[in-house]
Amino acid sequence: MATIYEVSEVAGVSLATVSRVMNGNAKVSDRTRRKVLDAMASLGYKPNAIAQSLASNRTNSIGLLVSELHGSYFGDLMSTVERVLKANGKHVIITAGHTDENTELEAIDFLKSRRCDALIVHAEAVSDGYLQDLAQSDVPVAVINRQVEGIPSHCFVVNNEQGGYIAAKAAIEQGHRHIGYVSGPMLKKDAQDRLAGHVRALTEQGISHDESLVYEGDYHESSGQAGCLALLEQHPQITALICANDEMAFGAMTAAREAGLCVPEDLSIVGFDNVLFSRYLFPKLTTVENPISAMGEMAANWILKEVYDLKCPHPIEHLFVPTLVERASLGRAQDA
Amino acid sequence: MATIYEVSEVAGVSLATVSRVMNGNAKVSDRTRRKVLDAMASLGYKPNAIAQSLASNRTNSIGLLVSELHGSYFGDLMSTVERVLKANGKHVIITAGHTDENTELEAIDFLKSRRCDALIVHAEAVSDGYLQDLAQSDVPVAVINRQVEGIPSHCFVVNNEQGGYIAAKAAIEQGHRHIGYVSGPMLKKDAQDRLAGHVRALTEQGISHDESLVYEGDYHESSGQAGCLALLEQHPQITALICANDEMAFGAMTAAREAGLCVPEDLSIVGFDNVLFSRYLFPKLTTVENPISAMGEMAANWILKEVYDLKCPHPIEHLFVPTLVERASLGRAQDA
DNA sequence: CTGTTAGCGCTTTCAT
DNA sequence: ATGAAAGCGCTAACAG
Repeated sequence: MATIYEVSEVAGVSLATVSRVMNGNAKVSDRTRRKVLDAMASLGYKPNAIAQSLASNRTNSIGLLVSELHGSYFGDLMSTVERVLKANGKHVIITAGHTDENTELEAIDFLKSRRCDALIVHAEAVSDGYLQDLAQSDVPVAVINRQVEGIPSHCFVVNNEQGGYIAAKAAIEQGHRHIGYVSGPMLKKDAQDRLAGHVRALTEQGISHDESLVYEGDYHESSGQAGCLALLEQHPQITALICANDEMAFGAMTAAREAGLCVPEDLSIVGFDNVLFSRYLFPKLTTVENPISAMGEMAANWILKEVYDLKCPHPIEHLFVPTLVERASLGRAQDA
Repeated sequence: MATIYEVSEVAGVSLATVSRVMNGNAKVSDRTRRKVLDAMASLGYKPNAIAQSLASNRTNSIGLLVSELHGSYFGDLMSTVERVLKANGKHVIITAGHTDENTELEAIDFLKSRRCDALIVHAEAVSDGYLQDLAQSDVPVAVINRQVEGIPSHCFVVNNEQGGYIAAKAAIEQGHRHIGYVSGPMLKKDAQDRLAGHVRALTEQGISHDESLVYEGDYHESSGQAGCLALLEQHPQITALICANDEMAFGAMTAAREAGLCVPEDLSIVGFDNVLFSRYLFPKLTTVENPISAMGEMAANWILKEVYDLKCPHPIEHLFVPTLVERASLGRAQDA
């Protein structure tokens, strides 16, 4: 690997000059530039990004923390963030937190140790206090999908409560009165919010909320399956089942079918997130659009603006609204 | 950010000693170690990984190139590689090549500029020659899902030809004689191989291969949809449709259903890859298991062994065999 | 077991 | 417009 030193030698100029043509900020005469460029080409020179970072204290890379590296939801987030940032010459370093406090802390430490210029974190297990401190520290941080008190300008969130509300509202408007709910793990804030919105919709429509109609799942397909079965057994009169995410809705749909029920004739099912696959299910899943890509894009733009002073096409928004995606899995209640 | 220098001052020892307790290789007295550890804690010291890398010429990070950051296939690969490597204290830096030659080249350059200790690449667009040179260069490279001539010890591949063969064989054994095929983009080697295996199975069973029964798709759902429709229109007698990946099978299934056909009664459908979602379809998809996780794990182990001299649980394998996953979308031919 | 001393490859004042 | 020189924070011989 050729170094800048060899380039300067071959080109017959100083180190500083080579550095200048690389960075293109200071003035260099055309003739000198040519000599340097030729030397670089002949040596096959590639700058050492590590050394550049150490000297300049800038890495041109942004750390991204997600919970998992697989799954549609995080896939969308990673893809979008990478696209926006790469379009502006920045790089993304991705790490996984696995929804475990220690793993998340270690992942963020890793990102900081690599001296990322900024961080985009989808952290579920660390405390609010930790995120507040992080936001106050020297490295700029964007928080995705979590409203942390005191640092609203760092947070990019969807209104989960409203999402839960519109899903329930849609079911009620189709005449459903006996509605089961498979929630996410209740220690997660978004799971709490979605359920809260669900309950609000029921209450507003004069349907009393029965806690036994709620099954606590874990956002994975298997718990949708289990929840569907459990709820159906305890409350055979249920005509609609709302799941706190699409994955669980997939599981529920499979379970319902295996139990001999037709969707949506015998049982309507509604999801949440609108991941890509929800439209390939049969019947196509009615769900709530969770604008994760939009949030990721906004967070990336915010960083481009805050950290690199790049112009930003649109104003920065922090609050995103969920919308209903009407497809085929929610039908009119039979007994209505 | 405290530096090693401040730590050495507070602890009253030299730089070297601090470095020693950090790396834990050389002998340090317990008393000295305590002093250093205390100093680090009181200063909240975190080593600068950039500086460590520059000085040691080792980054403890492995570059991973995938085509896309979303999708089940790459999600599985990224997840597995990260898990194995993290368990051994290494980090993964992920980049996307988008199946575009320039983007792939840039991504690999980025990884090299970050001085990754090794690379795992799922490159689709760069030339064999480039990969051969890369494998010969100073940075160790594992190539996933691509058999490159001359560097077999770097490649981790599944036998795609055999995969195509067993899918067709399974359909034939169910009595199907009129079999449509939606291929991947034929400029990709794996797409060619899968089709070759398909044709071999037909030929072996005495079914003459009709080129008009093959529709060239692009591995995306929409082309599965289009291919299914086109093939059905031209060859209404088709009783089975084999798709070169699960995504296209999803699209085909949707198209078939919208055309009023029952799967598998009217039309059997077989996929390839066995991505997670294939079991949530209705009917559950019969497909060919593509052991991408196993390949990723093996590549990671190979690097652990080659680059870091870590012990490896199992012997390194380079060739993986596809297997049939029998579910519900392939049924007996009606006319058989 | 501990300290000294060169760098690693590059950026960035400060001169000229 | 160009060069000289001082680091960036850490590791790794080499001494002792």
